[in-house]
Amino acid sequence: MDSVYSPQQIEAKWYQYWLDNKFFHSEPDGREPYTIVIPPPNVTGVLHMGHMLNNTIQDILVRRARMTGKNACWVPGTDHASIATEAKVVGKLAEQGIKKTDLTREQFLEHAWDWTREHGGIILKQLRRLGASCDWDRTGFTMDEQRSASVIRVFCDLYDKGLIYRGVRMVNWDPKALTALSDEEVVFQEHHGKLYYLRYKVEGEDSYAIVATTRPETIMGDTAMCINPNNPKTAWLKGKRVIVPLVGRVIPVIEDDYVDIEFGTGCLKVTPAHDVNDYMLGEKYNLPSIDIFNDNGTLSEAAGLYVGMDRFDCREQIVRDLDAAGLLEKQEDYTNNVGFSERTHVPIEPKLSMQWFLKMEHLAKIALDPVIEDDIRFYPAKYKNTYKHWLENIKDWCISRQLWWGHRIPAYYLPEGGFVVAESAQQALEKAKQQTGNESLTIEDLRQDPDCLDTWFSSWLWPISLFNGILDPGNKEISYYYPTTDLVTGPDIIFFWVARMIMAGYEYEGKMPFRNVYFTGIVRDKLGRKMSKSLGNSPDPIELIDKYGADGVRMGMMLSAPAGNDILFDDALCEQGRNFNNKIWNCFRLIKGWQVADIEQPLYAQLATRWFSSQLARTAAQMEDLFSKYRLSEALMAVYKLFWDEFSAWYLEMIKPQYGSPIDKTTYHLTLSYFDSLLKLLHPFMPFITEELWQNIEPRKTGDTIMLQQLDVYPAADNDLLDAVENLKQVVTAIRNIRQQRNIPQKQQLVLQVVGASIFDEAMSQVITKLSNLSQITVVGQKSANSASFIVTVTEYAVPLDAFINVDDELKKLEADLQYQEGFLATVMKKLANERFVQNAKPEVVVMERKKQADAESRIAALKDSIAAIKTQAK
RNA sequence: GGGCGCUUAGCUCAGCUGGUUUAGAGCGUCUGCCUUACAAGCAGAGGGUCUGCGGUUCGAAUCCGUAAGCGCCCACCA
Repeated sequence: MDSVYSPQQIEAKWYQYWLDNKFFHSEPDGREPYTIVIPPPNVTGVLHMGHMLNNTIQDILVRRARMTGKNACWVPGTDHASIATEAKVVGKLAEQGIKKTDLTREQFLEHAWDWTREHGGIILKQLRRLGASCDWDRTGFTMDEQRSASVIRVFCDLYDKGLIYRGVRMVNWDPKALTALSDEEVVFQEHHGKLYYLRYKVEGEDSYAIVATTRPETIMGDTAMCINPNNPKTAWLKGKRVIVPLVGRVIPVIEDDYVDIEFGTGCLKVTPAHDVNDYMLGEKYNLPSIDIFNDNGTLSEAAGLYVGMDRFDCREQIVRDLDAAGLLEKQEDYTNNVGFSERTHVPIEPKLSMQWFLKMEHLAKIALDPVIEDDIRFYPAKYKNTYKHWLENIKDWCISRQLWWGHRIPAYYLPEGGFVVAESAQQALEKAKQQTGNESLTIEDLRQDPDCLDTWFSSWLWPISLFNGILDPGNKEISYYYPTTDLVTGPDIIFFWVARMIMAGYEYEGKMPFRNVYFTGIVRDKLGRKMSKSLGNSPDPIELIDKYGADGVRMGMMLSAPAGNDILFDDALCEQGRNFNNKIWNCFRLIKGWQVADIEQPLYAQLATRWFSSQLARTAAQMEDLFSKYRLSEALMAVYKLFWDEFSAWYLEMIKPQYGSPIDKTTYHLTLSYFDSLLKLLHPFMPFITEELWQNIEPRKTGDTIMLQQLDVYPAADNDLLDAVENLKQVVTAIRNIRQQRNIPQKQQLVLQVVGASIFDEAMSQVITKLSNLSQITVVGQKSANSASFIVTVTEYAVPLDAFINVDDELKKLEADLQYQEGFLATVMKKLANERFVQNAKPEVVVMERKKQADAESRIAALKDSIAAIKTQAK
């Protein structure tokens, strides 16, 4: 075995082995199920660091669940990502000089499917490099047959329940993707623009009303001016009419206290077609609505002016023209929030249009309580607030998208007007005949709605549709795997996805979709910046795996990822992970390199094995507790320290045979069993190296795997023993420290004197002797002159030094120690001198303080003795 | 403009219902070691008074108030 662990071939080998043996596959059985559905990544996406974190966490949970006797099932899959994918396909076609409008729907979809087949599933392949133990046989896709049929059925069902309606509403329009968006798909960003002050001439007068606006290009859509009836400054405009600059249209001045008296000039231009608030004013006062924009954001015929010009070019031009016409009073810098499309990053245009909506009142109601009452638990819990606030202020969900890539809305329009909603054209025809009484209708007479459904309208069914719970309710799989156990996702999609899955879960299964939600943080670079392509600070996960090994990268991700906290990613973390792999590897080399003899187990090894078994029990219990709280990074740290500090640095040094000597059989086998236990505890975090070494501990049968081993059950830890060894370790450390400070070579054997009585039995003495390279330990009444002394708990120890002693240094150390102890005693005495403390504090607290006092006093006495002794010698 | 969260060693973070020796961990730093498992290592050490202020209490990093800084979410001020 090489002294450096090289993960490359080993990882590929075992992943294939796991696949070949179908270890990831799950079928319902008598065991308790443990289920996770993957947050489906974009089907044509590639793996980024966020996925790495998210999927590492899921794999850790799934592997741990398998090892605790559960029937673990992790279902992978991908999302069709309607807007994103369609945009990519449109872009690719554009490169070939093809416009979407040149193609029929069918032709376009063919291109889209080609694209999906070409790039689809790359990300799932990449997940295998990470070690993800997904049940690949169950891989789903939001647009595969089963999932599509589920979506359509749910649409029809909700329509029949009266929860889906169609209507003209003000929606968020994306002029680049040419579709409506839901409120959640709009991100507000600060925008540094200008506030323009425009002059509206008062009809029949030679005076002007000034309006402040950020969007002068919308004046062609103005159909009123609004003032606050209580504003004295604008009272002179009451009942008058004004003329829209350039346009020349005469519009009324209306009054509404919606207008903020303090803002701008107190006059508001009202453009009902292009502003949500203006729309409401328009409704209230029956104003005409002039839609001056085409779908792509250019000026429409209805604008009358600047027809065909882009909205932002138009803004610049109209400002120039207004200025030239003397109708621009002034302009000033202004910062406001502008809504952008989450996907295409262009400013959203509020637009009146006919869309499909899902009523939220009922669904929000059934989704709120389970989270508030902790039936579904959020980790961290702070997201409960966010969730509550959203549900309590929710608006209807715009579910239609003017796109082709997605699930087509199953609404069919009739020749004579009206429509029917049905799962298939055939069923639609039946309904249409019934509804119209016209038996001669044919399928060709029906025209299906051209729009698609929002991508999230399929994702929200994911935990149900993956087990076919919509099409085949109550089937064996949905009954077994649902509700799923844990959901691991980012807080950024708490509304898009998490909340809506909860709605669908209660609506269609009558039960929660998952019991726990683990919200991960955002992966940032070490300077705290978000990872982005433009900054170039986002490492390629696959390159990282090549460099550090999947186990190393997984550990790097987990070392600093408490639930919900952003992680500041640094290659150095992967390096730490890789180093740990190497440490494990070399421990194994050491143990397997020993010669084993059928000899009696030495006393020191008896102690060491008893002690380590307790140590193992204690850490395993800690880890169980940490896992139950989803504190995975702390669980990892616990086993990291157990392995590195307790097992490698202490235990192995304790039992290590002399060079050239064999180890006794008992200790050897116990050590291998501890190593085996450690590998199991480590396996969920580092699946590859643990499998490799587990397979080499002893000959294994074909089909054996650490993956399916159960965690060991340990007898309760012996706390007295653990404490005693902690004492022992302190003594060893103190002796090593004496060596270090005085430059005493390792090979030089020392004598340890225990002043008074020793608390160490023979076994412990052997261990101390071994670890500190002593020639002997003696119990003395009075320590030797010229010795370095130290105190552990209340026992004083001394190491005679002779030539190595430096009286001044020794004195300095003792005096510093004395000063500390006296300071400490003072704080204790202060408490004890306070009568109210002695009266009010719990008795055990007072007892403890008295113990502190006694201990400190005895240490102070010993220190004073030592100082006095040194001083007399020095004379 | 609301709401929430955070501020503990150089960095990243623990510290649950206030009292287990004048606060812990990992990494980094410093010192000494190429000691036949591992220099991707071994051994040892140093380093914070817990953002400021005020309060409650016998006792506060831990509870309350307040100020400042940072972050997140929500919101139609043109």
